[in-house]
Amino acid sequence: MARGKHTREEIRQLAIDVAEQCIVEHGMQGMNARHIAKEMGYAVGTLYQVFKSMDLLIFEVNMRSLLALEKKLRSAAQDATHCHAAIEAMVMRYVDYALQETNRWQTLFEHRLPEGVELPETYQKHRAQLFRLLEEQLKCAYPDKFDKDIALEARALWAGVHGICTLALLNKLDDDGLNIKDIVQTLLVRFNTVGGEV
Amino acid sequence: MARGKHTREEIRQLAIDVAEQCIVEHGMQGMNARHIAKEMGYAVGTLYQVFKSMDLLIFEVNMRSLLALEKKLRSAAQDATHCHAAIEAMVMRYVDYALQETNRWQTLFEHRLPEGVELPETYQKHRAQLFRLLEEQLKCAYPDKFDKDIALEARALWAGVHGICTLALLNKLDDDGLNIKDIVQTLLVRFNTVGGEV
DNA sequence: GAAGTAAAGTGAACACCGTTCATTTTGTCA
DNA sequence: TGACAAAATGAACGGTGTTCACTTTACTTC
Repeated sequence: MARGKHTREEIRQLAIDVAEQCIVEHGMQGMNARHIAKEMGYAVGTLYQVFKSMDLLIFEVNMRSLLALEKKLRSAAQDATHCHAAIEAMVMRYVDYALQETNRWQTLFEHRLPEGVELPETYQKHRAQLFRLLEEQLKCAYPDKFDKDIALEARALWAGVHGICTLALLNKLDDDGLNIKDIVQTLLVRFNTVGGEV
Repeated sequence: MARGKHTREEIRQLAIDVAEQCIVEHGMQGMNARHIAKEMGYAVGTLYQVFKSMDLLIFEVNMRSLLALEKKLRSAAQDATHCHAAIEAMVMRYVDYALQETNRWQTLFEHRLPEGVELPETYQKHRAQLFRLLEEQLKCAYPDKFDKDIALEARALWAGVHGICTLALLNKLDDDGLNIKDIVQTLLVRFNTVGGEV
């Protein structure tokens, strides 16, 4: 071992911290190796000894975002008194996340690792977990449905909400005078998950 | 006037042709000024006399994609015998477009003009037209609904389908063994637009 | 024809990007 | 102290988009 100011792991975390801040403030584009290195107080070379590429650094930020999102949704579900309310709460919490932490959310869904680089298993596990959270509540709401149908419903609803957020944030909804949350509510009504009766 | 091989407008169209081909074959990333210029048989400088920036060139390709998509959806609606069928046909045509012309479709929705550059009015008009096509059919399917509710329904359904396509193409649906079209059908069922009865 | 002119076309050059790697600095231990 | 290897460096490379002083060309006028 040599040099001592920070351990390898500390430098790694420092890099993720700085990258995260860049992304939150200026989006994925507003982040570059030289700027991050300078902000860390190290040279670019050091950054590259800890991350093979900038893509992998962005990925680590996305990992944090994913875990934070999962936590939010889980707590939304737990606070609800019954499954329909849980579904609505999770959906709304998701919309809030997209609207409030826009840059973080957009990076989470727009960034792609270069071809050939596979996502770590843990990442995929946590992403699948988001669907599972919804599936649990749907299973409770519709106990008679087959698992496969529950899976389909979960994906249709989740992707639907996601699509509304995507288009809304890109101003591609042509929604003069329409409230995003009203559009989401419209979708929720279609899934019979709004209005109260258990 | 001077020089004659091509008029300014011909060069413009030539550039869009080449850019379109690049995008179709390799996606938005697989396109760059030098390559396009070489393929056109001109120098980069000439390209920049016709397009202020590469972003505006991509935009022109997107304009073409948008018009093509609009045409497809319009014909899908016209071929249908009643409004529920029209809605289903349009949605499925949209999914086909996303799945078959993936690079074109992704560029259409992922590309953003730099801040400060506004979308031309004609573009916005055609994009709004996509929603209007769906609204027409929804209006026919649900004649008692208010216009505002129709607008909400159109956006919820459209964005929903869009979200499914987005996540499916990015492999972010965690859909082991699930068919994308089945997920879309699930969404359609929720909107009561599948199954036949008028 | 020749000279003049302005449009059309050029491509080297600039600034910035991710990435690499020969080189230097530094802490540790014999 | 000297030797060694890990840690850290930053100039350099190849790739972007973009610019603009310059050259080439076609047309007009004499």
